[in-house]
Amino acid sequence: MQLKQTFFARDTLKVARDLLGSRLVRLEDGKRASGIIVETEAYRGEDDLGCHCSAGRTKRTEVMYGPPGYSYVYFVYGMHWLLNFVTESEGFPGAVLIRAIIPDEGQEIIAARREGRPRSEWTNGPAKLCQAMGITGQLNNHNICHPDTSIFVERGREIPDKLVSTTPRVGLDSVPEPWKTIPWRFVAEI
DNA sequence: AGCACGATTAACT
DNA sequence: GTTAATCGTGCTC
Repeated sequence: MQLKQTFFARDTLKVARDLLGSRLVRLEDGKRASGIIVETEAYRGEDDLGCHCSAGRTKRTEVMYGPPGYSYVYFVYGMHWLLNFVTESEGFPGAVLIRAIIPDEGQEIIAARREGRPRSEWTNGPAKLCQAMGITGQLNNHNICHPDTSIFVERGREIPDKLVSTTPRVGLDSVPEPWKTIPWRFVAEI
């Protein structure tokens, strides 16, 4: 069943933790591709210097200040798209970056988009999974709790705490402490 | 109007 | 381990 807005309208860290084990679903041309989320990162508040919202409200970050349960898809390094889901209450910025999934339904669609790469590298990175699932800026600022959305999350398996580890977030080398090493990355060992 | 940089990846050495 | 690819964004001039 499709996760509701109330799921996302919580503390970003809890949402990031609870998204582990749930299913990211993409509908395209009536076909379904999906994967189980196994790695996430939390970005929360203007104080968080690793979060884009540390720049305050801008055209780009506006979606993170909006209602929870929306997609935030942005472009980096001139070639890659990254997928986030907006959290917290409207007015307070936060989002969870989806960093890795395990492909499940529609693997032939994913394989076609990741042609030539080994199966283990289809969706084991935030830009890789976006490529595999056909996620681009077109999907930015979509209400993923709406019944007709083409991208959403379904409740999946519960992951016990003993299978979840936390680490610093990736790629924040030039961000000052404590944000650089605060353990807001969540990984499920499945 | 211009510029430095980035929540990455793949293909190198 | 190193590096190029490539461009939107936000900041400075």
